Amino acid sequence: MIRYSPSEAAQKSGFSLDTLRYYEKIGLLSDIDRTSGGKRIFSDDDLGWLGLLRCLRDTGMPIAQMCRFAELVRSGDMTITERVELLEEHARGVETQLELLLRQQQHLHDKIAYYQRELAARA
Amino acid sequence: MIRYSPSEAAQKSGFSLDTLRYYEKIGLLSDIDRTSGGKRIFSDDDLGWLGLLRCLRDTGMPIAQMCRFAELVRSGDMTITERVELLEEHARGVETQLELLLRQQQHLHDKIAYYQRELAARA
DNA sequence: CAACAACCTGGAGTGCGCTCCAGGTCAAGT
DNA sequence: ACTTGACCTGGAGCGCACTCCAGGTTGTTG
Repeated sequence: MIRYSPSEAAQKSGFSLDTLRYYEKIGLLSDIDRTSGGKRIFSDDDLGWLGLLRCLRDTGMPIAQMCRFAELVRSGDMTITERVELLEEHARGVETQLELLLRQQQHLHDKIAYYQRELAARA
Repeated sequence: MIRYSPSEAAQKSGFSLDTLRYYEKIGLLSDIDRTSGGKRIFSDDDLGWLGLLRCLRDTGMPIAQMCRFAELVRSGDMTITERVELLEEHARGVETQLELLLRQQQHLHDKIAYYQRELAARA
């Protein structure tokens, strides 16, 4: 069982030390081990969970909804159906987001092409 | 030349009335026509510009950078090369963003599939 | 065992992008 | 003329997700 220091966990998860502490404070991270002196020690499981949090944040889930999800996970196996519902709902949002982003990417490329035609006409 | 009221412009651009006023205040919108009584009147050109602003916002460009871009547009045709550079730089960011989003979408689907296998195993 | 970096806590502060408000003006309908 | 709703201005306030800080503790290294 590999153990990671806070800064290793930060580096591997992409969250800052302050963000990790903040996530613990608001309940996104629970049962993080401590040394006798009170310093946090992260396990592989913790890193996996951080990876999921990273995924949810990167896909635009608000912190409040992540807290609801974390709460479900803490509440045990009886909540798996609810977790799936929450994640599927979120996945639909991600799909919409992706469609918008692709559409606007096209818009952006069109605008660039338009400017480049302007430049070509001028040369 | 069709003219639009502020609320029509808001509705067609997807920005709120307050946001339109805010954008004018910070220089993202300039030379918006007014009635003698001081009310704004938006033209088709304005709507087109708002569409571009919408595109840049939706793809995550910060307001400050949009202001720089708007400034270039105001400064005339000599700045087209710079505009292209700015937009291409942004387009690279969008590409990166898209790759991340797709990767995390996969992660999300994997997690959902994992939970669904859990549920199936339980049934 | 001394020094030093990494870590701890609670709480205040920050940056962004709006959003809301008070108090007034304008213009179309009756 | 009067009501009503859309609009105006300047400026304050808000929600989010961190980020920073002061002041103190820990634990590894030479």
